[in-house]
Amino acid sequence: MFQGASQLTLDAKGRVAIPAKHREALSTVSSGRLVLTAHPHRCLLIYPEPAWEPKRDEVLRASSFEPRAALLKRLLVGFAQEESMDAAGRVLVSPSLRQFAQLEKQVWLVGQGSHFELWSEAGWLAEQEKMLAIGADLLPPGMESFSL
Amino acid sequence: MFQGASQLTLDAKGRVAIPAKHREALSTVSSGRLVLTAHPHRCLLIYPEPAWEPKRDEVLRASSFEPRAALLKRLLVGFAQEESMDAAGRVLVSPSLRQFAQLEKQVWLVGQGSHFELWSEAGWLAEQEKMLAIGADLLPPGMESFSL
DNA sequence: TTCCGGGTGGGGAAAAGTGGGGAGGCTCGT
DNA sequence: ACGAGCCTCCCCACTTTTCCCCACCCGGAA
Repeated sequence: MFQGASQLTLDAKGRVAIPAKHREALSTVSSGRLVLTAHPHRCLLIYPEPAWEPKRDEVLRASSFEPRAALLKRLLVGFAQEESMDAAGRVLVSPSLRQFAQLEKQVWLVGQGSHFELWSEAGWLAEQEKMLAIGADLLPPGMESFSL
Repeated sequence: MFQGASQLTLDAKGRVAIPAKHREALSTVSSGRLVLTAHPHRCLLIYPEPAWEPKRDEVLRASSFEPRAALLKRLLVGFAQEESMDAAGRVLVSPSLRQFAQLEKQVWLVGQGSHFELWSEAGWLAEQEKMLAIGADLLPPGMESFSL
C-alpha cells in the first residue's frame, strides 16, 4: 500500500530515485517493472506493471467514437511507457512525459494506494492550495458521512 | 480514548515527544506505530496505525476523477507517513508535513478520541478565536438538540 | 535532600541519494 | 563492408542525510 509524499530530484539524465521505503514492495510485486503514463490532471501516474494491466484493458474497452473516451484512451494508453528500476532504484522518465507534466528538477512522488502520482513542484503546491481554498463543502458526493 | 491538549516542542530534528500519559495506550494498541497525515484544516492528524487503515481504505475507494475526491485522496493518503515512537517516546514529523501545517517550535497536540490533531501554535489559537467569534448559531445541522 | 521519571540535546554509524565514468552497441560515413 | 564516433545504459564510488542510541538536565515527589 503506497502512501506518503517525497520530494525528489530529477537528475540531468531525467531519472528519479524511488525512495528506499517503497523499493522492496515494488521489487516483490513486479520485479521493479513499472508503467509510467499521463494523468488528465497534468501529473504522471506510476503503476507497478501488474496493477496497470487491468486499468489499461478497461480503458481500451471504451468506444473510440465517444469523444471523452477517445481522449482518455489517447492520454492513458498513448503515453504509457514501461520502465525498470536500475540497480540504484531509479527509473527513467521519458522526455515526452516530462514535458507533459511540466516537470523541472524538483518533483514530488505521492503514494495513492495501488500506485503513485508524480507532480511538478508547482503543480503539487497548487493542488494543496486548492484543497485549503475549498473551505466548507469539502466532502465529495457519496462521502457525506465520512469523518476522521 | 485520547483527550486533552498539550503544548509540546518540536526539537531541531523535527521530533515531538508524546506526553507520557498517552504512551502506554499507544504502545498497547499498535506497538507505538503511528500514521501522520495532513488535515484539510491545515493541521496534522496522528492515528494509531490500526485506526488509520479503515479510514485510508474508505478514502481510496472514492473516484479519482471527481475533483474533490481526488483532492482528498491526495491530501489524506498522499501525505500519510508511518512513523514509530523511539525509545524516548518521540515521533519524527517529516519536513513535508511540518511545512504543510506550518509548524514552528511550539506545537499543540490535541486528543480527539480515536486520534490526535497536531496544530501550530498560531493555528490552534486561531481555531479558538473562530469558536468564540461564532456567538449564536453555534450548533451544526443535526445537533440542534445537543445540550451541556 | 535525594531519588526517580520525563523531557532534551547531541553524536556516531549505516544506508540512501547523487553524480560521474566506462563499456557496449548501434549508426553513419567512407 | 569495415571502421570510427556517438549515444545510451549500467555500474561504482562518494557525499549527504537519516536514524538510533546514549547521556544529561530539569522538575516533582517522597
